[in-house]
Amino acid sequence: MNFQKRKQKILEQLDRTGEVDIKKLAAELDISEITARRDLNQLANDGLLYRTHGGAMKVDPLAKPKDFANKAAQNADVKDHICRKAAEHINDGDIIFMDCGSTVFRLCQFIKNKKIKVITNSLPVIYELQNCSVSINIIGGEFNNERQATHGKIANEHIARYHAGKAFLGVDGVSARGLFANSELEAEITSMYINQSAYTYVLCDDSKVGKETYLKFAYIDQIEAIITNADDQKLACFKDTALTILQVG
Amino acid sequence: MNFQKRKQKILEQLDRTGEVDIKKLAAELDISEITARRDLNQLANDGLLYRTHGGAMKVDPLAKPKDFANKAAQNADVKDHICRKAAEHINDGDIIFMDCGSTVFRLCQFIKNKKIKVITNSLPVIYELQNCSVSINIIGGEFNNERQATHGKIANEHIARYHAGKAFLGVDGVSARGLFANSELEAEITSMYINQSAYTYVLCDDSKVGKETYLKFAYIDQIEAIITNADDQKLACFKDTALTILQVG
DNA sequence: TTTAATTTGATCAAAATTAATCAAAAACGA
DNA sequence: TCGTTTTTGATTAATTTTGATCAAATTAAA
Repeated sequence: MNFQKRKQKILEQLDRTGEVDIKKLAAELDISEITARRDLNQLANDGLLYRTHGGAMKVDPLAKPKDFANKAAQNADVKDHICRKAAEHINDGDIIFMDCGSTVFRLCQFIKNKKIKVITNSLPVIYELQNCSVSINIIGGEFNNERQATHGKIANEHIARYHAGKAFLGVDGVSARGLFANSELEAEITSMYINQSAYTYVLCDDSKVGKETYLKFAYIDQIEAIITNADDQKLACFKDTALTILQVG
Repeated sequence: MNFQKRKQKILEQLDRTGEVDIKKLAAELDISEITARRDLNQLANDGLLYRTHGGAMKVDPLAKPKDFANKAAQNADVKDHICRKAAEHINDGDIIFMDCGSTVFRLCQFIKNKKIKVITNSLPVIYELQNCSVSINIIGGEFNNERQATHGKIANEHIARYHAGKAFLGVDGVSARGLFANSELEAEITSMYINQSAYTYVLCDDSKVGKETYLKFAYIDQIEAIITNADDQKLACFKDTALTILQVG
């Protein structure tokens, strides 16, 4: 039984019972306690569970904050899968951009215990990451109530002052031809994030893959990776690109 | 049973019954009393409950937003009087700066129906003014959790990009010699507000008047008006200045 | 106010859990 | 096949958690 398989079983049990115990886990999976500990530590590091003395617990299932939460709650399962995978790519010490989409918002719950710096224009993200080990940098500018985020010239300039190792972005559509958005404000700020980050992850569910909507604002080779639940068929269009595709169940 | 699990159970019971008792808790959770005490102390330290002799009580849900709310609630009457007066000086079409003090925060409730633009570095102010006729501009920069606001170089630069007709600011002390603050970060951003506004109101209760604390960051003639509940005697020191004094009951 | 009872914090010791180090085993690529 | 890397397990030392004891502080009662 390898790590990936054990990981599956651990998360499964965690989902079922809410907690796991090192001793029992070691017995059930027929591994030593030290290995069980190592597994749990690694999963905790990825934000997939919360480590306790002698075991682990399910990660905080509280996602209540606002009417924003309504939109964020749509398709929550799929979004959580995508974000869980995204969280695996975030390590202590990272500086990351997070945009103001509802998918990216759900990434918060998985990174609360990481020692990272988050730069964002999303008010719900700020709210969610208060009082945890994440240090926050707020993109200033005119606040758009509908999107619960800042946008505009000053916001763009603000982003231009920073550089981050990774950016986690949502889009309204993505195809081999590029990235698409439903609004100019959104497109501009997303472009800025891409420009100012070394590695860009696009988070999107299968409904966005292959969709070419309103406004194209970036070429596909400007980003490095896509994290999605889309199937191989939908993703086939990217086979001639250099894109890293991270597929989740 | 580890701490995390006990924590869950304690908070659960607290939510149900409103209070817990050390002896009962120790018996129910099958732990020693000293451990129960330690648990309660830790949770109290995190602000999740209110410690009593022999047990704990549910924390007031109103106070949960954070200690900021507590501070804002201190002296609320006086602060409200001051802010009501301040609001009289704000008209539709105004563009105003609001800083991140607890006094200025209470100004929000009096300006919700005004058609104005507010530029602020205070997260509580932003929350409070969402979904009303006020349009908001957020000062970006590094977020300081204790002050619930952005500060620092980028925040200062951001303010420098804007001009406003009026600024409403809190201070830690004010005398004929100038304005005083308890922290450099605070002082810097307040200075920027003063520089970038045509007319500056300082809001302060009588305890701040005549107080010269830590750091002087501005001369008294850099501001135009003080709104305070201080009496004539305390305000006498300003009689040789050009200051407009707005006294409230 | 004084006294008695209770609660508390501090200190120490025991138990459990963990991290660190190293060696063995397995997987991998050439 | 061999050498390298990765994974795993055993041992040990360090850390964390817990409980017991006792003096100090707090509360309640007289």
